[in-house]
Amino acid sequence: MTQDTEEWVDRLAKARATGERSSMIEWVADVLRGQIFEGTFEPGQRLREEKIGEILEVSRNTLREAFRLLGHERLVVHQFHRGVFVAQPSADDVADLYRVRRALELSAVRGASGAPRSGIDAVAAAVTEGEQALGGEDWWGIGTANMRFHEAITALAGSRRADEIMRQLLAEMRLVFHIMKAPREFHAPYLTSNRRISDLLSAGRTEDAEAALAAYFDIAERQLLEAYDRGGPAGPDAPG
Amino acid sequence: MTQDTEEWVDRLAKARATGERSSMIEWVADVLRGQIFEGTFEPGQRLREEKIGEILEVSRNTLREAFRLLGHERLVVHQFHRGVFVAQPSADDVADLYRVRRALELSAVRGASGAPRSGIDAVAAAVTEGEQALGGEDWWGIGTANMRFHEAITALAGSRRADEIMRQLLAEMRLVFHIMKAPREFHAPYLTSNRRISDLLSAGRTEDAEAALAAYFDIAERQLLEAYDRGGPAGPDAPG
DNA sequence: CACAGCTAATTGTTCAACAATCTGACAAGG
DNA sequence: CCTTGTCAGATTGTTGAACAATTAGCTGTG
Repeated sequence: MTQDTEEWVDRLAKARATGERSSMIEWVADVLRGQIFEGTFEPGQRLREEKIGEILEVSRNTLREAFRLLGHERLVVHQFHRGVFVAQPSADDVADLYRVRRALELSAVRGASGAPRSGIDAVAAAVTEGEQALGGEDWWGIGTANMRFHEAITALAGSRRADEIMRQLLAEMRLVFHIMKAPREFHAPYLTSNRRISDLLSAGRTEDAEAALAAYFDIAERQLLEAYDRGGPAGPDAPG
Repeated sequence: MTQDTEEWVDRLAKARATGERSSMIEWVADVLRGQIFEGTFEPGQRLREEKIGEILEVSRNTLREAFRLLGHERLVVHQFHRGVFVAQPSADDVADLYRVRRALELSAVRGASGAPRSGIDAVAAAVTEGEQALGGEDWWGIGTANMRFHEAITALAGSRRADEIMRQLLAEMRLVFHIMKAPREFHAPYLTSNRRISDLLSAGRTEDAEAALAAYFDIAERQLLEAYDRGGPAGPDAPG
């Protein structure tokens, strides 16, 4: 145990009080996913069935089914007879994430000329949202807006499956940011790049937009990997 | 922990991280997945917990966790308080599947110049496997070889995540073939196309290979959708 | 035929129990 | 000092039963 003053107990208890849902399992998965995003659970942290089940007031079976879902989303890693741990993406994982993101997002932009106006508007809206967050120095909001920007980019392809895949990839990206302790300000410098991509899309210059997005990927990935190098390997027995 | 820079340390560490051991749940999921592929369970068929649990001699809890996994792979559809059904991909799903496949596979081919020789060899091996199956009139083998061909194409990108995503997409494609009752001979005409793509890759002509693959996608998708039209909508309450 | 109500069947969730396995501490021996 | 074996405690894996919640099917009535 890292701390005796485990504050996350309170947060989970609070989450328990806030509502019901159709399926307990999905509710539990939603809560845990949210807590992972917030950073309540650190990457690599072990999640004990009994304790968390007790806090959320769900049985171990229900909790385990929720863990399965999160495991399939790569947010937690399940080790036989050892338990589930919050995933800890490695530098290799970062490179892998960017490979898939390049394939999906660049492809979406390439076919953007056939996308409906509403899709391109959604991209622009995400950029505006980020700019407003920047004005209010709302760093958390900037990160969220940036994620929404890339979701909107992907949505240009008009594929439910691509949308869901991207949601998962971006969820993993959040873990990456947590690991390298890069605060959400990391996203701020890319706002101008996002704006430019959005403008190019609105102008129908999809080829230029694609090139700009590709350049963004190169820079962002390199910067992340350098940050990983500086931080060094997180730990010896890092799961995930 | 000091710096033990001997390489076997890494190997052991990697082996440990990769080591997922057999659990009942995954075994059950494997069995059910196999039965769905074989056609033992028809698309749309309901899978009752009690009955299947009895046959496989596992408890309902274990079976339900396995169902969660298959649901996340889109092989079954879970309806609250109604049960799980074998997925029944619609014509829209087929179009969606091809959107993602285009993004991933074409991207992989585009970057094939940087892929290791072994990857291109794997593509050629899959084609050869299909040709041999054709000679033996082994229709099932042709379908399998075709799947392996596209897996090998995707693997050129060198991304674990892309590989896994493609495995899932191809699993869904099997359901599509079951639905339109297209026997595996459906794949046979595309063997020559596969051979050509493979040869172009071996010759390093990645752009031509990409164009050939794109043409294949267009034809295959159109043929599938036409078959769907002929068959008409499968049913009124088709889950999927 | 439509339809409300009742019953049976099925799933959702919890609980308690036991088996299998990991963890950590501690003693024995080199 | 370091390694190794052993043992007890803790945690997960799996089962089976129980009950609640919801759906599906049937029945009688108008």
